[in-house]
Amino acid sequence: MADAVTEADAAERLKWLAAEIARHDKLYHDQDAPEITDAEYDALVRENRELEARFPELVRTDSPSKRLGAAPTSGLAKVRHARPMLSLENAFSAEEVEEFVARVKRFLALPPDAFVAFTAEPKIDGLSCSLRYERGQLVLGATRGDGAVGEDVTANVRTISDIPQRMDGAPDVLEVRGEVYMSKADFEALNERQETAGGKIFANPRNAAAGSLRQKDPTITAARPLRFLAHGWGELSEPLAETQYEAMKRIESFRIPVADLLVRCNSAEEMLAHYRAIEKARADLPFDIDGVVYKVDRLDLQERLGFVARAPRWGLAHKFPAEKAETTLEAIDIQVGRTGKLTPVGRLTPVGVGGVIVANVTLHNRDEIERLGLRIGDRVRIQRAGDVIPQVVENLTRDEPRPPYVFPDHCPECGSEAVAEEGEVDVRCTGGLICPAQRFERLRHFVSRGALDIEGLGEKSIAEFMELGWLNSPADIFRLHNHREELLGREGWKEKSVDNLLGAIEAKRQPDGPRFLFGLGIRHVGIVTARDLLKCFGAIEELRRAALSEGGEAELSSVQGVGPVVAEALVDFFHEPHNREALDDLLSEVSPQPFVSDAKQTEWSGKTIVFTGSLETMSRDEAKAQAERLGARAAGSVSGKTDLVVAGPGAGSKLKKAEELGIRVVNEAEWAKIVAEG
DNA sequence: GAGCCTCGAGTTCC
DNA sequence: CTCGAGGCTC
Repeated sequence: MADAVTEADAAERLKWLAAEIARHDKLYHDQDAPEITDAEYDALVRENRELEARFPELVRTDSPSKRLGAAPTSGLAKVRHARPMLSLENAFSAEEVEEFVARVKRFLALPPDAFVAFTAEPKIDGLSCSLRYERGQLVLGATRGDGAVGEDVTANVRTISDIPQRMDGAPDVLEVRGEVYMSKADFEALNERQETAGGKIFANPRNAAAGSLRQKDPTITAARPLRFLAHGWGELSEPLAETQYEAMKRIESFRIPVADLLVRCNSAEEMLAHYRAIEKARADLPFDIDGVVYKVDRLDLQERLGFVARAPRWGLAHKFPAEKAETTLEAIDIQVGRTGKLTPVGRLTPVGVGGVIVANVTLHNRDEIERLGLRIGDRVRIQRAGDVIPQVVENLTRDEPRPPYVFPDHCPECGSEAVAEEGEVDVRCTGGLICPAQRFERLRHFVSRGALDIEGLGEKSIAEFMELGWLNSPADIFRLHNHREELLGREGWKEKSVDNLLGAIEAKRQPDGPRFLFGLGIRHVGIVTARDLLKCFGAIEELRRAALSEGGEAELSSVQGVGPVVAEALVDFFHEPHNREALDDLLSEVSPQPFVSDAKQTEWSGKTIVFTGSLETMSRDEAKAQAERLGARAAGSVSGKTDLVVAGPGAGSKLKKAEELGIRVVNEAEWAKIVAEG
């Protein structure tokens, strides 16, 4: 490439990277004392990979990429997306589409008859992929993963002929996002080839595409007929256009395929008409699609609309009705979760639905079984909700006189009484930690990915160690090294796997505070609430002090998102003697990190803003979203805690109160200026 | 008190 | 992904 980096520079840098990455590997794995964050480490690995991609002749024999690729358990390398890869909200009916259009207009403070254009295009059933081009060169291909972190499939996407290695006239940084898929015809042909070769037969084109893209060996991917279709973009060094439609045409001009059926619509009616047209064409399309995607066309409006949680307000996926199938309910089993909840699971005569064979289906709870009038032996109609989780839609044999299914009133695992609390649907085992299933599930939760994330301590190992009496409470995990010799004598545990496991455990002696709190498994405290609690209290000890103090519930309830129910659950947890002992025991083994906020602090972080009177250029929701983007919070009423009041025409009592309290008051124009500066 | 929205908990198949 | 429940707003 014709830029400043010479080959000599690159060779020098690669040498340094190899040594540096090796040093950090050692610090992390052997000495458990990383000097840099995971993100910084990832950046080194990525720089190494990008340099190697540009100077393939300089790849070193001791290259970190070779070692990383060769690591037996690691699979594909992880990459953090520069911009998160979000999903879209789903709709299943014309009403929901109309509501979406109305909601967009409401948010933008436009009248219902206002003119807002949308794009509409088929939603390909493949797997999302992000392609990063820097100065026209393809430097990274990544799968969606969980939206924030995906897998590096650069070497594999380079083998896809739809994807250019280089392009002219593109922005310096361009991340194209789209779907990697396999056409129906190519899928059939591939399966025929696989069959004659005695290889794996794929259930559907989607799985075939996923299996082909996530290969460690790119030569296998190269032999698979993968295709690509762009539907959007991630990071950009400059805007592509002023509208979605033109931006997609621009991407097409870089020789990246874009859907033929991408159109601009001027109303909900036109969107629905296009949906019906695509639905009609569906069977004749060369690839599988599962719906139609709508996006607000004007990009300035997209920006104003922003995001809710994990989906943009400006987009919608209008899904085709789920495929359904009929089968027989052979049995109902009861599973016991970590909270003691008894969940009935239906065992089915295996049946194909939407390209996979379904044999199990969750029945949720006692009420659901009653609502459907389910009995063992019934014929049922099932579907895969959102094309993923199977569910029973209908019972086809309601009239036969067989005895109804009786939901157990005792825990099938420990025999304790199982009851539903007043006003609750769920039936729970009252055995607590007496119940082996609950003990097991709580340990599983403690080490799970969202909590401590101890790799290699899976379901099977936990069960094995519990059986041996080595593992009863979370603290015991950190004492497993005392059983090292005995473990080495057991089947399936060789030196290497034992060291990997004990190493993974040792690496979590200083766990992230919120993950640790989440891992304790307190009712109603998930990862978000755990983070909010520690943001307020800093350390677990402080939280415990608050929960045990006089009027603790009130102090806890002051935390955002914590009300009486969550506060009571916390107070109960810390009052229960067994929990206190288990926590002290655990804290003697590990030191959770105090909370550090990852959000950058700004002038408005944590401030409270009240909007009053009418707003003319935006809706209240938009104003609220703007406040949140600044790191502030929009509240409904003025109090001593209010930091700013934005008053429009017609403001009354709130404005008066703000003036009495001496709170800063601005008008809408001044607010817009604050937002622009932030 | 109703009607959002967010969060927690449970789950399937590959 | 879905469901119910909890919290917050109007």
